[in-house]
Amino acid sequence: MTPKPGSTGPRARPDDVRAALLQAAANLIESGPESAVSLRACARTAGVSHAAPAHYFPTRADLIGAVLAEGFDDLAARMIAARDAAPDDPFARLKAIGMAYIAFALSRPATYDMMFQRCNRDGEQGRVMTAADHCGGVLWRAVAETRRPEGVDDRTGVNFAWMTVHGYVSLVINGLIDGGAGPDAIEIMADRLLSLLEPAFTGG
Amino acid sequence: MTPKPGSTGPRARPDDVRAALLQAAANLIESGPESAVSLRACARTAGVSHAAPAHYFPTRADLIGAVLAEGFDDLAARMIAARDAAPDDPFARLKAIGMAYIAFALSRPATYDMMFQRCNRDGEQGRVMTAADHCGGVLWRAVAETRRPEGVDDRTGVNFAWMTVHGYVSLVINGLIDGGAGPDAIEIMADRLLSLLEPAFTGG
DNA sequence: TCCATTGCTTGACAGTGTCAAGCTGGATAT
DNA sequence: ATATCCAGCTTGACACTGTCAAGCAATGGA
Repeated sequence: MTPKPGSTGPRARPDDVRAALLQAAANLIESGPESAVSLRACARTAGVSHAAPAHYFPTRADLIGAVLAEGFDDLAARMIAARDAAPDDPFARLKAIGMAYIAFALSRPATYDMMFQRCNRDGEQGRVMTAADHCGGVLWRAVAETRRPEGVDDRTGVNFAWMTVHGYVSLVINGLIDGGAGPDAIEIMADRLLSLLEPAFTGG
Repeated sequence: MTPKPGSTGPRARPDDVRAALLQAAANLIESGPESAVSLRACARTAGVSHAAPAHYFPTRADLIGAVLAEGFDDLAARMIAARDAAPDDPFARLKAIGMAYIAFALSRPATYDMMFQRCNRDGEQGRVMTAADHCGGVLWRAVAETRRPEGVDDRTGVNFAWMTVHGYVSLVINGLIDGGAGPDAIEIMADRLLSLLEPAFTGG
């Protein structure tokens, strides 16, 4: 892939190395135990020496943080796409966002798990939190358009919606609840559970 | 604390060493970054050599797993105590369980976070999952006593209740949602959010 | 009194994150 | 065109980690 030291080919562009490191980390996260996601393993996968990552990411937490920030960006993009494709009804759009959120988490479970762990908020905190806030903003706008019962302000609505979908996928990913039997059981259960939210976002 | 090799005092009872290791690990989890919770740090804190833990826990994952299993046991005990102290009304008891659950998570946030991470399900999986199932059982019985709307069976009700409280504390612990200003804001918000569950557990 | 076993120790090994120093080839300056 | 520079990567080293192997020492039973 990337030319090795003895190679006669042109030197890899810096951005290629950086992107290769990010891709390697993202792949390692999803394809093995978290302990296998080491800087050196990423460097080996990317075809560079063990100290090369230090030129792009000051510390291991920064590399992991960059991957998780990209995860939040991906999540936000999927939420926006689902919202725009949904019928023009406030709760329908909110529910579409929730289903897209669940689909993202199930497609990259290990990444999702790490995105919501305090231990991954050490380095590169700013970038991760900014990306996470971006997701929160998409949700916030969708919630703000719904009509809600007395006493359920925007913040309460956002908290209720976010914690519900996050709680569901978090427990599913960790095997603590199951959606029942069948191939699409998880999605079917997700649909039923999101429907239970309806009273909180349509009353008033 | 524990007699060192050169000490003339009696040898520590084996169970004391085991308990000291568990306590050291539990303390380290709550008092620093997760990377600081190393077998050797636990051994140092417990006053034994770096290889002593191996006689009680085959691998690091087993020591961590034992702490997390104890965490689930503690959680179940608090849930049961809250349930038995609540008024004799199905939803009131369920809500009391939820508030106790939230209180536990906020009192041991780092431990709670690790209890719900797939990467901590490698070793000692049996013990952790058994303790987690115990918590699930307490919740299940409380949900089963409630009267719910058409189409909300026991499993759906358990999933909905658990994912709600778990999602809330998980996001709070990670700083992704806030309960508002004030000292008791988190508890007040928790109370409001749990009240939103009422239609799902009192209808019918 | 002797011995075997349990409980812990020391020592070693490969692997990790991070720092320091050195090489190298393309870009820049003269 | 030649000399210089320096970003980008390398090698090497250090302290630390989890885990294994071997050994010592005290305790309980014979």
